Amino acid sequence: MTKNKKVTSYDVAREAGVSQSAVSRVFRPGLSVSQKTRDKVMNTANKMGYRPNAIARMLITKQSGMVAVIVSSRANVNYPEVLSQVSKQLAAQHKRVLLFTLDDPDAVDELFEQIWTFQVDGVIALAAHFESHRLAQFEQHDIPVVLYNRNVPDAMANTVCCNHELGIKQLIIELERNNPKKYLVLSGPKDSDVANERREIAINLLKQFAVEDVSILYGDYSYQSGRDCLAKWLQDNPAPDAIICSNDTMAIGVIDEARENHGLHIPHDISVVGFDGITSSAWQSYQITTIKQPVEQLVKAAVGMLLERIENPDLPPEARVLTGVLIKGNSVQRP
Amino acid sequence: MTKNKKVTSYDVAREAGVSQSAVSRVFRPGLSVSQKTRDKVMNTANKMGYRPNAIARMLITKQSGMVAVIVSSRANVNYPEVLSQVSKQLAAQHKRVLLFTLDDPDAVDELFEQIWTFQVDGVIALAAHFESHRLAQFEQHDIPVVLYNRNVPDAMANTVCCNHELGIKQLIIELERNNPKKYLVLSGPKDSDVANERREIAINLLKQFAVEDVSILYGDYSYQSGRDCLAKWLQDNPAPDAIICSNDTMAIGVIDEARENHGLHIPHDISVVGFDGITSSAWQSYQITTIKQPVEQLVKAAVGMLLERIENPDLPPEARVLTGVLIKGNSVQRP
DNA sequence: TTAATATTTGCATTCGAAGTCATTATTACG
DNA sequence: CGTAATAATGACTTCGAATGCAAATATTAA
Repeated sequence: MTKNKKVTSYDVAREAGVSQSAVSRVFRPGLSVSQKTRDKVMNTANKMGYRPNAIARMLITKQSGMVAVIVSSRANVNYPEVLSQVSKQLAAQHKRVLLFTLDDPDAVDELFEQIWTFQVDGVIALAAHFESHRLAQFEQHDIPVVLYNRNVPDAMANTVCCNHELGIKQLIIELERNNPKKYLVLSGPKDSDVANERREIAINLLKQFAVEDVSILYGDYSYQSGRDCLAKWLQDNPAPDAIICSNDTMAIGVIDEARENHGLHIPHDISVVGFDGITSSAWQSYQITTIKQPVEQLVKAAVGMLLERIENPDLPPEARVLTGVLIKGNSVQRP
Repeated sequence: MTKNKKVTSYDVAREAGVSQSAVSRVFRPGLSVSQKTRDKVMNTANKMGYRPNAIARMLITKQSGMVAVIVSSRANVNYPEVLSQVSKQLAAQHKRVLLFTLDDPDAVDELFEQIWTFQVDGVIALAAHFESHRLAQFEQHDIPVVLYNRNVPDAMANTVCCNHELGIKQLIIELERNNPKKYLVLSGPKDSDVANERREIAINLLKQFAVEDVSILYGDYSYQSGRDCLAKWLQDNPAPDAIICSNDTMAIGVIDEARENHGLHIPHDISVVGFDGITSSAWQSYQITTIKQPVEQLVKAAVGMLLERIENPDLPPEARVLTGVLIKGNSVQRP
């Protein structure tokens, strides 16, 4: 009964007594069709349940209307928000998201194969690290790329990023109001560009502020690593006065560990700052002083740049840096 | 220079001195090609940077190799994990995720249009509510659907779901050990199927346990709504002995509100349970007693069912119910 | 009314890979 | 060594919509 599988433009054309071209034109915006044919076609199309086949359209127009979004699962905690924003904003531009998750570094080759075969119109990479020859590949294939939350100085790709330098400076200023002596910098993993950037910025700024006692620890951005790093540190060392964490999640771990296993009070004994402004950073028990990333604007910038480049592939690479917002929580001691 | 845009199978064929069919066969697994030709083709293909065009392949094979994943942004907090699992597991089966976010209920029509046009092989709906005529549409279009975390009795679609009944029963048993008198059930929003199910189950079970004093409140699954609901309740009512929250996020809100603004101690003054087992439910400050959803297995079931149905569209609808794991935290008072 | 112009329309071709079928090369075996 | 069976190959068609071009029709100008 409902064996009404695929209705093609030819079927509609026959039924409506027009040519296939006519049907095609009706479903393409801005093409010259008389009102009469348009109505006729639209009616029969609706009656027959016809929808243009996007695949066939992609083939002939060489525009897939799809944007590959690459996410590494170790991504930032606010990635669901980012992803949902990306999807929404691309949808508004009639683009759809083809999602790729990248966990295993060995799968990168495979991933890229996929991307070429799918002829995506562009790529947005969230928190994924690519070697520069990868970026060159995109260029060769004429696929515009935007790196989200990345700030690679020599990148030939477009990048969108929150102003880490400024943000961390604001955090340090907050911390310095209380003149801490011993600093701990809890960095993210060494293979994360963002983590490295945040760490180096923190170290440099602390130098500028003439802080002498700075130690570096390496976590993996997770809650547990925040706890573990602090625990290990406190085994052999006195408690620091201030801890700069490369993200909020580790900051939360640090706070829990300090309170639970070492009887330390935040912010009285230790001041802690994070970065990102994730939802839970504002929860009563933590109230972290942090920099909130302007996610919506970042995504808007990323999507905007990508579309511009799809329109005009010869545009030069561009880096947009947006300013985060300092959230004054309750994890830094007031003087 | 690098005007090496599109290399087609014809180009490779010409260069390698074989027919286009030969090239095609080499790139299709399991087809009869001599080793000699295979090598010849592979070499020139690599040399020329040829990758089969997935779009053209989709058109002729009528298999897009894409699965539409529909996510409503008000989804569960563990949705990033779910999404990443879905993507990973589908990738293992050579399927890719075409992501659709659904926020605006008015956009449903538009969304469905898109899905038909893209000829996806199947659909996974995460936490999105569809009226039953929508499900019928999928059936008409012969597109297999799996509803994740849904348990619609009359559904013609396939569903995967955690065993709410059993989970909530375990939670209530935990609570009952201490014989609480006054219960509060903090439900999710009324337009969420899962929320409604969890609430009704809780209410029924409490009846079975002969609990008499049960009040119902409605939040929206968010932290803030947890806080607000409790705050409002405590304005006019004494503190309950136990609170059953429909998800962990609200449980966290409840706990923060109880502690911060009402001087109540958890679990001493109030026992609180949640549901989902999100990461932060295990954080030191909360340690919620909850049911951890077996996300990986749920996704595995969902993906498995979908693929089965893609293979064999005539399979009858099926509902798989998996058992969650009781996490005994520290938010329920021990006797 | 007719010529000149503008708008619609249909024909035929295209996108790039896959599959059908007939043909040819290879192997097996009596 | 000849024949049957099998494997490998290429010519040609197909998927479904878009589009250049020319023909047909409609509109306007004179």
